[in-house]
Amino acid sequence: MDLDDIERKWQREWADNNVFEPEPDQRQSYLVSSAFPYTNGPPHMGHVRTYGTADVLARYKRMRGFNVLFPMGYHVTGTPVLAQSKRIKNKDQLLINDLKRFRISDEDIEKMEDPLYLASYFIEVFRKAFHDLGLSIDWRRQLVSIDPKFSKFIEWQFSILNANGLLIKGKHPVGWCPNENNAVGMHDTKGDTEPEIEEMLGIKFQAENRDYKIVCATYRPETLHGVTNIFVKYGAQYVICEVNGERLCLSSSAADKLAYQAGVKVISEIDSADLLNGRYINPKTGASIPALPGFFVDEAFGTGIVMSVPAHAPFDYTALLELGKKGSEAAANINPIKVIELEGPAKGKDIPSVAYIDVETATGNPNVDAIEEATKKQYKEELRSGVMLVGDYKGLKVKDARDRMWKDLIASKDAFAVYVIANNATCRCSFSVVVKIVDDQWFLNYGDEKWKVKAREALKNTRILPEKLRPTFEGALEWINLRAVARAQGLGTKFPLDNTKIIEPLSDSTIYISLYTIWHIISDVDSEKLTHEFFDYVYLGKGDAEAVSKATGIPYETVKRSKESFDYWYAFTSRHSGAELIFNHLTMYIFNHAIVFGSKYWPKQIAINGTVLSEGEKMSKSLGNTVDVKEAVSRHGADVTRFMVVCSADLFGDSEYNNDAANGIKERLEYIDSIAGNISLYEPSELKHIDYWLYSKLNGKVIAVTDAMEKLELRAASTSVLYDSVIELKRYFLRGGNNQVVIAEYISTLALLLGPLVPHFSEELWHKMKNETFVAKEKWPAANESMLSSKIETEEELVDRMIDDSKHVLELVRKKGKQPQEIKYIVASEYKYILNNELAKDKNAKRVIDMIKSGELENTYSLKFDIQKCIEFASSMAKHVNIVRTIETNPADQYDVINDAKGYIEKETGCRISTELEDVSKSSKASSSTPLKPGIEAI
RNA sequence: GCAGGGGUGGCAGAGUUUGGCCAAAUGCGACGGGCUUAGGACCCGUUUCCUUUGUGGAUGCGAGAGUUCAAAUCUCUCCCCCUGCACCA
Repeated sequence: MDLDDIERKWQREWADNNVFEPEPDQRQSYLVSSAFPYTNGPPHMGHVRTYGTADVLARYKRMRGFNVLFPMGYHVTGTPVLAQSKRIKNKDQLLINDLKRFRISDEDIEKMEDPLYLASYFIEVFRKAFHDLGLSIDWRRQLVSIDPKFSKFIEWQFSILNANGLLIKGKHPVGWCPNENNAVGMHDTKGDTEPEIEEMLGIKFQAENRDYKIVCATYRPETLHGVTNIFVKYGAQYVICEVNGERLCLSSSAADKLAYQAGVKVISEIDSADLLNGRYINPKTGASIPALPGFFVDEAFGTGIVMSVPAHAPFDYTALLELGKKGSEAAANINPIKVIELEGPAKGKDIPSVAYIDVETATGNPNVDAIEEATKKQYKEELRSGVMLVGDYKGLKVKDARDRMWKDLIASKDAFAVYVIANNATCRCSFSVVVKIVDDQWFLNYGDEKWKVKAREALKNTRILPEKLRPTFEGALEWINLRAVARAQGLGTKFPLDNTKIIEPLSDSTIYISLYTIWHIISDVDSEKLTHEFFDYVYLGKGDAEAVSKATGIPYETVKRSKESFDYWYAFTSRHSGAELIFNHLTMYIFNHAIVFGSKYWPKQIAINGTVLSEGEKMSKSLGNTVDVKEAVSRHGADVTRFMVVCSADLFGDSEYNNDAANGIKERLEYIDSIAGNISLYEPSELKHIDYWLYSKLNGKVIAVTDAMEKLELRAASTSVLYDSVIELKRYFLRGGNNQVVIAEYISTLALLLGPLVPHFSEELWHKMKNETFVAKEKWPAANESMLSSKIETEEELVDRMIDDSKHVLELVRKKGKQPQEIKYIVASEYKYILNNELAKDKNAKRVIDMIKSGELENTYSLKFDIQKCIEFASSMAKHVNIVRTIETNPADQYDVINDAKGYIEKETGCRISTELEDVSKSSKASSSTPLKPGIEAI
């Protein structure tokens, strides 16, 4: 079986027969789409996961009789493509080596200095990969997000957003490079780290007898009552500067950074020694406190000045101990002020921070890591369990007190917000990222209540797969507020209200899916003709086709067909992506649909898939365990790769890419294929027990797989359809199954069930079974419920259990030196079955024993019972009454089943076997027989 | 911190909605055996402990407590892990 040949063959057949190029018809439409990929590099396994999942659904729904459209587009707007080209231009060796690893020629790499070339190069790589994976895409509708027609559409969308008053202007903190003077996102930093912006509070302390205030940056204003002193960095440069008409003191480097957040004018320099000589007034308590040198103070972080709360901050306490040891009288005189009572080890302690640090070793040569650890622990516990002991918010929880204090201090102008980069993000140009307040930023106002109401409504009517993610969606919907929508740089559509800006690239891709419905229809239309009137008509039904045609110059037929196509395809959509898009794209997808379209065209279904691991590890460049899609397909084939990545985990679970898994899949496909190839070795014959068993299994499988596919529980589906099938087929043959009709039906049905999962293989298998249609267009199999039999399946389990038990018995007998040649099975008497089923009814042994004694049992079943034996048996079963279940079979059937499986049992045990009924047996094991567990005597 | 999702055997991962064939599917791994010149593949067995002419017992599903005849499954408390927290695609 050459998987490569098979795959190429069927891809050709599908294309030649336009199998995946649907047009509106009488059937129910079903539009499956995945968030289009960002093409600044080649595809990876995560792409296979998302697009493969969408393809499985598309193929399944097609077989269920829906008219399915699966389109594809590419996203290239924004800065990543530009950043990538720039890095190539700068001969960034790291990136160039990466590209070379993908066998991209030097010539092409050089051409990639042009961002458009880079984008189109990878678009082609993606297209080829998706084709080779056999995705059932309608390639006529392929679109790119920088197409002029795409831009016309986005302009139209923004005109609607603007008309609804959702575009507003305001201030906003962003990561900023002071060297390059532009906003810095993740792909602009070394190591691709997202600059983490945190808000601190800068609290002003008036310097006694001076004309300035010092500014302490803190995360914990609620501890202000516990401040005992100020810490500055000894030897660092400080400055006095004018900020909003006020003279403030902070470190020189902090002043540089703050200049990006407020007007800062440096007046004079001041030495740290000067600061240490002063005293300062706590704005809340009015206390006069000294300044001391703190070993841990970083003059470049925050304001370079720290307020000291030794009772609640391990660093502060350690620093005081340290100074005291060195003979600082001022430090030795300071008494920590406890302002919070908390649970945990510090409960009841006068100085809570002592509970978190090792006082003996903390001083001398302070272990910064250990203090860091202690700080985290104490902060956490105080936040969780702390209660304020003093101040305005006495009795309040720390969290609430903090929030209020924060607001109070800002309101009374005793403090202001200081933004810091918490994770030391560094621009690729090697300058540290700072926080800049942009004050003419355009936002899309997702906080608008009217809009949120619509979005909630839309979400409520959307099916989320898996359903357990709904709370996450609900959270995201409430949380999303202002979103900066225009950027200074990047590819994309110009922002209509400010032509110097570009629409931010997540905002230009929220409702573009609707474009797929008309893209091939408007392919010849000049983008300039795509006016608001056109989109108003096609998407909103405003006006009429004739007028629109006249106004725009677009042919009447094109206008009309566009509208019909949209109406048809957009009535049902299923959207697919990874979980990382829930908080941005998918939420915006819901919001934008809710405001732009009528509710008929709102989202219907959103499916979220998990990620792909390699040997249990996340795939990442730094680990060097990423897998190139092209390479995976050439090594394992498209079907195996898809199956492994898409179907070996449930929708939201992580799937695993590795060679063992691939081989396991391939072997099973080959096994199924070999059965199909040998079908002529079998002949039709009368149906036997094992034939009925296989039918029962097959029909049960159809039900189970259908159920799983409806919920996109692909692991469950694939386990049943591939792994279990192989086990069932092997058992069937082992048990002497050889009926050509049964085998053929089983394999043919399997071919159909495998259609969505391993499409190429299933076509091949289907045709091997003498079918001439495409599985891709075939009808999904329906279960024949009359062929389901739990009785027959139970009986087969019985046979296996008998064999297991027999082997065990044989082993024990052989240990005793005997060499048994024969096994005698004794089928339990009918009264045991009856008692079992009586007990199964209500698990009440007493009732059953009463029935026996009273004779009610005999009456009910019109049988003569041996009362003594019945009571014995019922009592023995009473011990396990909780696991007793109803048995559908009876002694006569069991007798037949054992005889039917005679050859199989003899082969497995290596012994001759015989069967007799307990009632006539003289065997010593006769009485130990129970229903489903015949007595076994090895002779 | 806030929000969401989780913690099951050597590993991965079912089972939890609807408590009871659950010592717990399935796959992988490991060990022993068969087959083979050998390896691979394949087949059989073992893989918590004890017991044994079998179908028995103990312990057990993050920790602890509770409800119940019966708990991986229900309730409460705690611990731990993962993801997101924004202008970045």
